[in-house]
Amino acid sequence: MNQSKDFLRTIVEEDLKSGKYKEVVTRFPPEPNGFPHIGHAKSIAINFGIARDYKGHCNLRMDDTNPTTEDTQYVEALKDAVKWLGFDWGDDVYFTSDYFFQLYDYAVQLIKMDKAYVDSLDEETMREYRGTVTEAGRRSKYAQRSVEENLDLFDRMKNGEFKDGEHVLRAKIDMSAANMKMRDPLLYRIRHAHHFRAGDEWSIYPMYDFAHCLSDYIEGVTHSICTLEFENNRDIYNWVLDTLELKPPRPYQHEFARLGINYTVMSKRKLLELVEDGQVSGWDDPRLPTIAGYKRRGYTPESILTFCDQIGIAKANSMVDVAQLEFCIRDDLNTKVPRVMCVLDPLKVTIENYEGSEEIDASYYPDDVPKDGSRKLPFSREIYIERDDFMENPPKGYFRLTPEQPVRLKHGFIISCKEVIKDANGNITEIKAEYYPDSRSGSDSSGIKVKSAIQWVSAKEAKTVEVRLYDRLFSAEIPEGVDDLNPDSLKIIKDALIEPAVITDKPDERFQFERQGYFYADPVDYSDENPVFNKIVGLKDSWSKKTKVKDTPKPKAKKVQVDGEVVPMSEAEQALFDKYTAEFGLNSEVANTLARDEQLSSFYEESLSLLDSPVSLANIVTNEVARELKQIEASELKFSAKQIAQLVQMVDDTTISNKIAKQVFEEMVRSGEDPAKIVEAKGLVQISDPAKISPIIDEIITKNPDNVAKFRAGNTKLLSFFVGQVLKATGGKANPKVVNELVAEKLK
RNA sequence: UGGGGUAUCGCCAAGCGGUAAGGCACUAGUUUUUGGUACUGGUAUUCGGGGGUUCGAAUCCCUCUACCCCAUCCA
Repeated sequence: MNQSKDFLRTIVEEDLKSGKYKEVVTRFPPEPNGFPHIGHAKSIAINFGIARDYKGHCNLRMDDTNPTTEDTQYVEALKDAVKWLGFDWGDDVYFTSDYFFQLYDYAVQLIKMDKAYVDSLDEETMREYRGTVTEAGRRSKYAQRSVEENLDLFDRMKNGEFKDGEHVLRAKIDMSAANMKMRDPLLYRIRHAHHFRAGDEWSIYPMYDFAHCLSDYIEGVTHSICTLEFENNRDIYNWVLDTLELKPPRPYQHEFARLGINYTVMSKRKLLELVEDGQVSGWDDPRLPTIAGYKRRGYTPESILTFCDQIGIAKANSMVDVAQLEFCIRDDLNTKVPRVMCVLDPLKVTIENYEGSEEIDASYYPDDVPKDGSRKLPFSREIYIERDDFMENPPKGYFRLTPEQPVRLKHGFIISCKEVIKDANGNITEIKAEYYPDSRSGSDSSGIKVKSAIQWVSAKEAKTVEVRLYDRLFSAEIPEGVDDLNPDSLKIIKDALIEPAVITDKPDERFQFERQGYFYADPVDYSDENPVFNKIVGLKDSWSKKTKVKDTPKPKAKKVQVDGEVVPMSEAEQALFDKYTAEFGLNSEVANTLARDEQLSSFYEESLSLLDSPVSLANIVTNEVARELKQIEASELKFSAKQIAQLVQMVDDTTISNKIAKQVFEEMVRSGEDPAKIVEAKGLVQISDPAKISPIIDEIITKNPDNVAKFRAGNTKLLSFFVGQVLKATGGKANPKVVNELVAEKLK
């Protein structure tokens, strides 16, 4: 389990601690226009997971504001997915369509505040007016309509008096906003369409940006968690909620990176294409990354949840390796599922020195799985083994049956090959073998050593089953289109042979077919007459890995860094730069930063007029003050140039160290207090007396014998570990230079 | 091109000025009647590049680069 919290949980915890919210409420808000996939599972795991971890609540809400794409079959699929993953949304599923009246009232309110208007531009003109990313847009002339006119028009839009596209309701924000989304976004559009829940009652429908934030607010959501592509929409989210001056508390939006997995596609559009083109058998095709697909294939909800937990939550776009998912399902099934024997590609073996038949008692689980249960394995003269498990001319390191090498029949006897029978084409059709009667599993006294034990079935009793072998849907790591489909993603074996107990006793739905992989009785096509098994995932296979030609490890080319051009300085900036370097002796980097920033340079010069310490002042101004100036204007700063001069003065006369100066500076940023007062109040005066520092170092050294040894063994970077410990012990007050010297001395 | 994001091992991902966590993958070995599992070890002298500040920088400052998102009456 991850010990470290993800950034969302960190935010939630802070908000709870600060009292911003009493209880955390999240929501999972899909649009019911497609089947949920594993990306949704991540979102479900996050939203429901956070609610569970902080004893809050998570709503399931269908974001059904677009009547033309949505359907009730999808809401069922969504509900199934959440339920299957083991989460509980409480009594009701929420629908944005349930809020249509409230939403309408909020829109009216916005119109009354003159913050929204009915626009009647046609679509194309509206796009033109929106401008481009580099050019500001301009506002429609309809933005000047009076409140009364807007109210009347909006009412008539609602009443269905206009055709689709004739008018829209827009927020009145800023047509020249740098954020394109803020250029008077659409709030409502006319759509004479049947809504799967609201029926034909509405002829206007709210847009996502208007409906989503308000739905969150209506439901009392505190943390509205969505994916990265909505970052630009956050401004509207806040604008709507703020403009309406809603009673607090209100929700805030936070974004995380959506899930990508290699060798598959995750977008609804591409998934829909595959389904509609018949490339797959349906939304629940076991090769699809849909929840329904994983469920049908035999994945457990636990494995999906573990996967979501393992991949973490962050803001970097990423592509997770399927191997991670495959590990999760193997790991889960390993401890849960009975082992049985199934032969996929049968090769007949006749044991010539065996007569009659018997039943072998065999445990379903290996010793390292603490579960009980066993079945009877029929054994007789004629058996089948896997064709792969015999080789006439084996490569080096082959552990299975060969003309020279005996092998154990798992749970049974050791056999060796006496004769290889071939057909006219030279294909092996049968093996004549001999068994060793004293090699019975569990009571072997034969003394024969074998290198492996293979699966087998008795010819007479074995049942024929259909096995569907699934492989990755695409052969390209990042698929571009149908050309990248893997032609071998589905292989159907109609006549695999399985031991009878699997069919007659049905000990489970999921099995490990010994040495092959995990399989699942297909929930749709399985019947007693025609048993069908889906391959969930193969076992790790280090033998085939060895035999396969290794992928040539690409020599990793060091990325070539292209250097961009730096904008040249203006004449005035250049003059300033020259003055700083020549007169004040600043290094060019610091002088450069200062000279190019008007606010910084004037702050610097003001402080310089109070204290003649050009270098120290320049350093603190370029590094520390600059950080603050990134957020706010110089006039809003709580501290003054004079106080900075005082601070630098204290560093210069060694009253405090640079480290403490940073600490004091932070306090100045917060309170605007004089540095001298802060130093006094917190007792931050530097300790430089070796006699005072020495005993502290001694203590640290005795406490960390391991690291002392490592240091003496040559791990010199541990010096800074010890320095850090000493500084920590003194609350940062020890003079680091002195500490460094002393520590180095003592550790010698 | 304006704005908003992101960059730490092959793939995810912690880290918030003081010893570069963890998982997957890879790899070597031990155990094994599954070439599985389990266990033990090995895998980043370095955090996109370059500078600067500091006793000390993945973390602070400057700068460059690459990638993602935004100009649907989709969500």
